[in-house]
Amino acid sequence: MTSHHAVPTLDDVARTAGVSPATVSRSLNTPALVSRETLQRVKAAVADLGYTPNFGARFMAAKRTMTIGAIIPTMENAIFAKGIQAFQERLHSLGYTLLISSSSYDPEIEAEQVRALASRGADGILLIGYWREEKVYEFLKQRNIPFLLAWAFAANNALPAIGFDNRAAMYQLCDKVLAMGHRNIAVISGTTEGNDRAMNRLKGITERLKVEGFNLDTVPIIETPYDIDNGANAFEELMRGPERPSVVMCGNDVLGVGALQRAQEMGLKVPSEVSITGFDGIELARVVTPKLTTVRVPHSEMGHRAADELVRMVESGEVGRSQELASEIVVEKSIISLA
Amino acid sequence: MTSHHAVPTLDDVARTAGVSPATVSRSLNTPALVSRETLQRVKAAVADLGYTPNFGARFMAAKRTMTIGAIIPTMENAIFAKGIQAFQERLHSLGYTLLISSSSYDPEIEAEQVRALASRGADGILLIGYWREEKVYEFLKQRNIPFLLAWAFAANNALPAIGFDNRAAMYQLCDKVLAMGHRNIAVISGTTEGNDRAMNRLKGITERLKVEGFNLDTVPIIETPYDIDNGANAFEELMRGPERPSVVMCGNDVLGVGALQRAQEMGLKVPSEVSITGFDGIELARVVTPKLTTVRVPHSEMGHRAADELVRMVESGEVGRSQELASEIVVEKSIISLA
DNA sequence: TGAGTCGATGCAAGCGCTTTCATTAAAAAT
DNA sequence: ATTTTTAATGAAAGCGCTTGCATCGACTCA
Repeated sequence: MTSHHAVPTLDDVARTAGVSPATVSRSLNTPALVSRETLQRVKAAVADLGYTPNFGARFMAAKRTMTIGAIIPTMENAIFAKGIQAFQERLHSLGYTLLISSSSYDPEIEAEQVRALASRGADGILLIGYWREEKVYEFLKQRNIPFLLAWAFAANNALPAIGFDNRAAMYQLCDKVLAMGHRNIAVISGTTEGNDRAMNRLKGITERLKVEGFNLDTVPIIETPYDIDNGANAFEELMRGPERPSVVMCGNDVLGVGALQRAQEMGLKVPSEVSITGFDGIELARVVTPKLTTVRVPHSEMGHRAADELVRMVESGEVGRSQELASEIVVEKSIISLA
Repeated sequence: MTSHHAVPTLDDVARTAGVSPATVSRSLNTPALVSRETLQRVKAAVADLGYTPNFGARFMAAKRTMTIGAIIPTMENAIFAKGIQAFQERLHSLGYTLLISSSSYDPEIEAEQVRALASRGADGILLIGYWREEKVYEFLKQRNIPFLLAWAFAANNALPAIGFDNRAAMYQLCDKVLAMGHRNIAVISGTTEGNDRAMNRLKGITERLKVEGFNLDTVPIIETPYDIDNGANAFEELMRGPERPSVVMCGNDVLGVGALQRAQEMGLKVPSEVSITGFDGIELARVVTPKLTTVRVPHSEMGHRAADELVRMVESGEVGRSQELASEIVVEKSIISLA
């Protein structure tokens, strides 16, 4: 039915340019080895036919695809958006194409996506955080595919990672909260199972509280997936509990904004009646009223550095070097000092 | 240096299972054609070796990759997040892998990404909106790659699209604004160049105003890229203008939230001193105070339907069928009735 | 002027898979 | 008991590319 113009191949280009396929390949990949004049003719033929290389074939023959893969837990909220956008832009300027897929926070799906990207010849892969089944790491190593972790950094872990110390950052925020006189603290954490970032953030709080002499059993902690409505519901549950907290510390800004919203719906003044904190420093935290006290993470910086490092790994074959980025506590009107 | 376990191939599987490569291929792709017993042995060998098919090779031999590509203008704000997430989930349940890339609203980059996805064997491609250079459509058609447009729908355009009528939706919103007694209207539009959605939204407003007898030359309109800060700046500029508007209609929620924020910074009460409207109905619009009056778009529904339709096109080879989805005007506290 | 270089190109093997066609053994039909 | 059908498998070609090796003029150098 459809007029099926066959897809032009490298051989077609060779034929119309009057050279051998090898020369066409060289014109495309190592133009320095081809004479000026020949190059012209090949280019003309390429443009003429609308030729695009077949990456399947290229991958088979050369093992390189100029493609980097990234797997992020979700696209649904903006947590990763800014960083990934920066990652993509840098990659593009380095001549690589970024292919993204999302795992919906499901380790099985993530493992599947890793295989999918490997099967499709990704030269390198970006993953979020440390935790995943060992088999995934084994697979990557066996396949010799360079990978880099982001959005986390742990000094005691040898895997190459570019990110920040979630535990330490939250520890500091908690420090701040305590310094402001809060002693009645409740926590809304992201789901910690299979999520080392969420776990370390929670740990940052509990460790700090333990140092302060808190009995952790009495600290209300609710775990729930990152989602505005979940944050709202958890907040309400906490506020209906036996002892009303003076501050609710949330595992990220999405939960924090949810809490804030429900507070307003419940007629609770923030921060005079209850303080709320978040984590990540995404736009969401800036546009609500009052603005959310949070930990600002250098998303763009992280994306750029991750791109640079991953490409370096791919091109040099060297092992990845970890980099720790600083995060910054941003105190806004969503918290009040009781001191 | 690295112990370079060679990547297992289909031939390796065949050897350890004691069958021919052809049989392994059939076991993987058309298991019905293989005997029960053989299937077992092949499966065991696959698991044993940790075999993953090489999609490059598969693509060359079979022309199918079970991969769908999507190119979105940006990941940086959440406009496309929900829809794409839904698209991805549906695709996954249909057995396809989604590869996403983003064009930063640059037609050149988008064209490049289309080629990149085609080169990598995408079975089908999802694009946002109608407008792009003709050569892109020609390329897609020449290559015989099914494509579907989303986030827009125009009855008079034959290209397969699943989305909503941006012009009509904004026309209605404007209708509502007029019905509430506003006559001093200013507009903050997204960049219309190369963006038919932005253009049609703007057109929805101007057409409605023209019907009302407005002199369009006197209506203040600022065009700016979708970004909170741009929305804020544009708002300030409008409010400092000769005639202060009673309502500022924004091209999307991101701009609207920026406007809202700057209003608060300027000490202007919303809505009593100035009303603000958005478009899209993303979370951002719900979490600000007051909530943003906006046009709610069925993001998830759109993602699901787009996935279903694109897969149908890929598998049946049939031409795509367009679907128009309804959008809904959501009136919130960011607008006041002057009537 | 003949040997040695060098730049530009072509030849051909091979990357890992699918699929047509042929083959064989077993089951069904006569 | 013989022929026909059917089910299961294998052999081998070919998908579009890269790259090591060979070739071949045209130079350079003595």
